[in-house]
Amino acid sequence: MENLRDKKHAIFESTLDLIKQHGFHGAPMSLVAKNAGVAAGTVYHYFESKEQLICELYNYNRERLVMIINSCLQQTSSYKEKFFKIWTDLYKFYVKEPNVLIFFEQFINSPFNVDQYKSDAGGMLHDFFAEGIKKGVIKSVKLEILLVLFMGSIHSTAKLQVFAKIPVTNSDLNRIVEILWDGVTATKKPLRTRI
Amino acid sequence: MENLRDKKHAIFESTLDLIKQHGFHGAPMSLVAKNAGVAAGTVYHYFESKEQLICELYNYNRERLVMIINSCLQQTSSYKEKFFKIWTDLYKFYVKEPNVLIFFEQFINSPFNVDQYKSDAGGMLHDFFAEGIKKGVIKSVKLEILLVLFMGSIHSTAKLQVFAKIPVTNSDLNRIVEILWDGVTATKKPLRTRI
Amino acid sequence: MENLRDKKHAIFESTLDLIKQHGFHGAPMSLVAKNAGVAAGTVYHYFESKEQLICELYNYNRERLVMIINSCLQQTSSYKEKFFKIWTDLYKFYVKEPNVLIFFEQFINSPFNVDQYKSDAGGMLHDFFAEGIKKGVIKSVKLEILLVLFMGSIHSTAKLQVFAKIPVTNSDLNRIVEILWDGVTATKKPLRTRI
Amino acid sequence: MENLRDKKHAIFESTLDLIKQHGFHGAPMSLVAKNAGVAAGTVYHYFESKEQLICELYNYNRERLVMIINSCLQQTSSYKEKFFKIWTDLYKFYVKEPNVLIFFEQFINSPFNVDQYKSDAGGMLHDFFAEGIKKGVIKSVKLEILLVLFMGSIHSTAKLQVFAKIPVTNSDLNRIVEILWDGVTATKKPLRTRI
DNA sequence: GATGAATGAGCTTTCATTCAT
DNA sequence: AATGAATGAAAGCTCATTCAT
Repeated sequence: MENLRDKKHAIFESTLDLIKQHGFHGAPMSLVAKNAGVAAGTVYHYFESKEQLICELYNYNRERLVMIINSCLQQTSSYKEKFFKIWTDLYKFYVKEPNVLIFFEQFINSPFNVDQYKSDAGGMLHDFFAEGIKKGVIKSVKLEILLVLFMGSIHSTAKLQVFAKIPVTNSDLNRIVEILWDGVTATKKPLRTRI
Repeated sequence: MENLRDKKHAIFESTLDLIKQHGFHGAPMSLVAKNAGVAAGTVYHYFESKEQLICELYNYNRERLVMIINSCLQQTSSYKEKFFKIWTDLYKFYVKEPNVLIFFEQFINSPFNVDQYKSDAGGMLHDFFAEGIKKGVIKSVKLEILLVLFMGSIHSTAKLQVFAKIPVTNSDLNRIVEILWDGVTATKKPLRTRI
Repeated sequence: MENLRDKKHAIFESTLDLIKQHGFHGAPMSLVAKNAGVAAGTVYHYFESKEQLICELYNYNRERLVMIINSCLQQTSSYKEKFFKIWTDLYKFYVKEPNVLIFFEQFINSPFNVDQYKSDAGGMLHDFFAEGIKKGVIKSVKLEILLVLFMGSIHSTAKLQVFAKIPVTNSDLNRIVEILWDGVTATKKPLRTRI
Repeated sequence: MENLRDKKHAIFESTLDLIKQHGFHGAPMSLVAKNAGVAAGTVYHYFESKEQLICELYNYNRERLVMIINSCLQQTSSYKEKFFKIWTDLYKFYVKEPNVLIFFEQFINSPFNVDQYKSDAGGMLHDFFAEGIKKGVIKSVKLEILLVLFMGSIHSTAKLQVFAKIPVTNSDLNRIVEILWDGVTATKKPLRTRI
């Protein structure tokens, strides 16, 4: 049992690793296997096909995101604090595990992704934003739009940090989330003269 | 000369088409050629390799973005109006040519993309935001961050419209750009009580 | 001991079943095992290799044919009656157990069949025909030829019934054996005018 | 054009050869290609898949049989003479090209054979036997039965000659066809006493 | 320039067999 | 005796690229 988890996990890690290093094309099953320390055939004990391996890998990591969001939502803090914490924790996750970030980016735009655009992390963020709108904290915008702006900004920023090697400091992060927060909340700002 | 342009263009269109329909994997050179109405070998008269074809295709379309931005910048209008127009025009371009949108998404996370993360449309947006910050209109944030937030939101929204088939109305669009604008500009909002 | 027979038998039946359903290619050892309700490794306790399994299965079923023929030969009836009974009983056996029919057909033309063309059911039919010739009942033809004509017509007819779903009635059967009988016996027929 | 026929033909011959030597299992596409003097990929220019290669090969050779039968039928000779000539010419064909004989045997009992039991050579033999029955020359038996008996005896005899290395002389052949002819024609023989 | 048949390395997947438990 | 996870050679097939015409 322990072993099974281990092997599956090793295959998951191997796949993420190869995709990170050489892109989707650079992860042939033979390499996935070798990298995981198993034989080619062994992968097919755990996954019916490459497609299933990729899809399970996606679901597994989506689950990890869900858990992060869940843990944020269960804290006793203000709506705004939750908003900031979710954004920041997801960002930190991606930066800590760039493999996952790259994999997600690749997966979403791939023939493996059948459900084009269920890319949000479960329905929880959906509910979170719906609550915000009901409370009058968040602008009344289509939930899907809020979702993609929120997630998109996390991905974008993490990619900046991870790939472009542009260091994103904590204060940068705060600024970014503030931009987002200000954007989705600010409704009545003092009029400004024409710029 | 005319012929050359025609054939090259046909190959470009064929490639975009196939990538849109079947993803990056679904665009083998043989199909690209057939779809373009030329022989397989002919493609190699115009492009040294598949990699070069893809890269030229990317640069060609990046140029189209640059021209859109350029045309916006040359108008005599306020900074804010330019901000809105650039966002909206780029958005419209992607919605009108979803092939290009998909191709960009695929390209950025592909082994073809050597310059990981020069995804901005030339340096013009860079300058545009620098100008905004200098003027005091835009929050003082790293330019790269502003860029990815700006471009990311366009991509995200266009994908929503094109793939998820969630209709994005003009009023939705305005809201989204307002969110962005409010986010990157708002500096002194009336204090709000704890939410 | 009982157990051993049971397991072996289960494996035999499983193999026949799979070959019937999906042809020789559709009977991998893993499926043979699963279908027989045992583990993959277990099959290798009873049979050294797939080749041996197949060969033993062949011999086992050849033995069943031999028993049928034997039982026919031991009856006290005329030569002709025996001829008809052997043909009919073998035919009935194949129709009742199409698995075996298909298996035989596949086996004979397979790399497993080392002794290309010992396809007769033991030497008994050989002797039966030799006796018929000595008695002057059967035309003097090479024994091997009589054998393949006899067995071939049984196979052909059974395949017709089982696969082609062309119903073969009892009267059809009689006609067929009569054709064979008339063929191998008739020596002096009334002259017929040119047809 | 010439070339195309040549390559296709070479692949056909290579396939027949390998199947003859090592059975259906011993004809992997890689060997088929090498044996035909072409690259692995080349085979797939001429045939969409292994299945199609096999099926085309079958149809090609079935056509050869049809031509042999046709040429026999067009001769001005008695029904009986045609009956004998068809049998003998088909037999000679198989003996001359044992590759084809083996291939047919393998094909008929294989997952490639979708039309289980259209194994007769076109409808011509069908018509030939129907004519015989109408004329009153042939016993009134289901046409399918006549067909399988006729073709089956040819296959059986050819296999005997080719594989079992039992020499079948011309006089043997005559005897065999006579057996068949006597069987399917003889209707009123002088009663014989109990044997 | 243009063609498309030919190439062959490399891909995903299968399966007879082994062996630690 | 029995298990079934693990193996890895080999299968069918794809595709970027070349080259004689």
